[in-house]
Amino acid sequence: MRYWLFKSEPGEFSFDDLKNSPQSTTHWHGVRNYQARNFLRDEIKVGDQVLFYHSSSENVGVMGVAEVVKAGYPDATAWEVESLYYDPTSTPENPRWFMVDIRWKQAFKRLVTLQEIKNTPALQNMKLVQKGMRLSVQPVTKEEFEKICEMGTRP
DNA sequence: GCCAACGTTGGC
DNA sequence: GCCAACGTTGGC
Repeated sequence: MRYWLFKSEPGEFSFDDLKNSPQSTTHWHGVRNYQARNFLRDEIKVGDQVLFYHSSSENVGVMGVAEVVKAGYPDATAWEVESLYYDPTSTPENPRWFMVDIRWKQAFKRLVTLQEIKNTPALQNMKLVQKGMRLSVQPVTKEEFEKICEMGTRP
């Protein structure tokens, strides 16, 4: 089992939006970055655990945990002309972009803030806090995952 | 809203 | 293949 961090702007799609979705599950569509695409297509598997991160908002940090319930498959929004994520270079025969399905699993008792992560020695190597790192889908280690869960579930 | 740091595009 | 211009991300 592997561990990941997914970023979302809560104004677009929040952790609560995930919880309130049908079956608390959603297609993680719209990722248009090749590095992230490769993770979605090749490496993220059913059962993998996901830290759900809110970016670009007043409260930046990890909200809780989701679980992968379907591994990589083509992102159909790429060939929907009316979609925000339309990309004419992706076709059903030769899809360029991929997505996975994730299901809401557990809300932390409190937000684990970006600032707090930056201030935690054990989390200094997280991709999230590396200078210039903007990947919206990124791997985290088991140790990092467990540390953040511990921080989020303790008062 | 600002802006630094990236990633992508496209002319050459 | 280089690189300038442009668009995007995301913290602040």
